[in-house]
Amino acid sequence: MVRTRFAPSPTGFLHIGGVRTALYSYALARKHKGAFVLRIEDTDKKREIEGGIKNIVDGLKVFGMKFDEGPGIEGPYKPYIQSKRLKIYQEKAQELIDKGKAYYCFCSEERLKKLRESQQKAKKQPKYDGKCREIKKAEAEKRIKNGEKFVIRLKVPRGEKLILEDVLLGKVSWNSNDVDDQVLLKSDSFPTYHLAVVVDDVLMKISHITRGIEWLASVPKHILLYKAFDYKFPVTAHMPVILDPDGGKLSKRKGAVAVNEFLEQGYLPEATLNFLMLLGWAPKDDREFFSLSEFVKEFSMERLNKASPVFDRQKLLWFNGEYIRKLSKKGFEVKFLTWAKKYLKDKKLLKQLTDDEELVKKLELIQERVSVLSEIPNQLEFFYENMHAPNPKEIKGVKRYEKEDYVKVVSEYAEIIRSYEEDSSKWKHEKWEEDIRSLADKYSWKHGDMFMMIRLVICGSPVSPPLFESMVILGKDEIIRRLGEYK
RNA sequence: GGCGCUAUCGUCUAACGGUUAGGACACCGGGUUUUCAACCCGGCAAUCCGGGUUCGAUUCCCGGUAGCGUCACCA
Repeated sequence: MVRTRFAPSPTGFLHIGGVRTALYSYALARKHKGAFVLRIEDTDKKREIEGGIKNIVDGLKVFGMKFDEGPGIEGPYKPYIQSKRLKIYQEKAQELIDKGKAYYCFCSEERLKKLRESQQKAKKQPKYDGKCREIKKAEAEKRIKNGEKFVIRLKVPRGEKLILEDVLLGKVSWNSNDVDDQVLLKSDSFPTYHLAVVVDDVLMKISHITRGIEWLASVPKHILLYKAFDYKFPVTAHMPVILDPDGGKLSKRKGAVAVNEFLEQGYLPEATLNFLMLLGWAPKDDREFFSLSEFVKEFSMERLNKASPVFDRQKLLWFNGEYIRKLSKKGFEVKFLTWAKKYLKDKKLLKQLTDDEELVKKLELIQERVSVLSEIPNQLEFFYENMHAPNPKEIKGVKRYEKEDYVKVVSEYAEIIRSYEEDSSKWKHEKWEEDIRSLADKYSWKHGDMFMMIRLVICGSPVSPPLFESMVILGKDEIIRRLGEYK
């Protein structure tokens, strides 16, 4: 039975890199009809933030990754929140003491700090010096009874070779002499990550682990713990970290890193997920588009890449545009409205959008012109407001004509439109186009410039959806009003 | 600094000893066009360096270099 897990800390918003890690774990479990469990690693209460668990649960949900066991979906190995499992860790720590695999340590944090500093000064690896390693158990217990503060440390054997067979990295080995006597149980009797993660993975029968390579260095400690608990070490794949375009870890300064930020910017979860799939994994062929369920079918750990990928926002943007273009008209409207209700700050525009029965028609005009949903309000705004037309003198092409011509030409075009009845044979694109071209000829304008001039007045921008389609939606009265208001 | 991981176009990647080193994004050029997009066609562009092994190395081995990770009573 394949059992995988995603085990984040509730210390902030769900990180985009976390989504990728979760994705691979999820896919592995689904592919083998196993279980995907969500476990919350909150043994450091200082770093926890309010709503942290909700952020994680909601984040997974947005991407459609359902977990089989976890907070809210209790399974056979509950609870799935580490802070509710403290007793278990304490018992396991005791078990390690009894087996001689761990020992009590009474060194003060102050002493450890000094030790570390002197080691660093001497250019040696900072490492616990083993002062309490040989204290007899009976004596230690006596000191504890007397109220002395203590921690429990892993008793790392000397001169042992520790080997990991990672599916991704292959054989990785360490000499145990380089491994520190890691604290397992803190003086406040909370477990450290290392104890908690191994105890839980053992108890929850986790068979496969995909996680960030930043954990690779702690693997030797975990190997020792698995041995001590006499449990088979799981299959692991240590994933490279996602890099920022100019090196280093993906960082906040360069743009969004949290999933809520991507959502706010109008990225579709499916597109984001698709982009993430290909960041460190490639299918057998050149295929690029995968839904989550298609990905599950194709996924295999062996095809994961070992090198650190760079997070290319351009490509994410492209993916998102592709996904938007693939949406049905109705689907596009639903996505947009859902987004707008949650994130659009301009409440007046929001009301106009939600009340608009013709919204689908307008959206249709811009569907292939946007890459993220947040671009939409700007592009639709002119339908609801007569935007101030930019100065033609600043627009390429039309700038070559005289100021008086601008007004004259616009008012003449207004007269033409005024003479037509809506729904008449003249109320159509072909006719309008003909009109504009002959108007251009009359004033010796380039045709394109005349289209641009009218566009500026009607749409308030040199960049807009198709002019005539927009005019049809605006209607005769509004067109005339806008042309008339131009001076 | 110790330990460890990695290394193909600018970026994501394919190739599992024999290819004109393939695809995608970006970029550049052309077409379409009333703007911007979208779309179509074309182009630029890579095996980090040095040694081996081999008839033959992007591919296997060693060394160098560079990048990254990690060295907490944080995860």
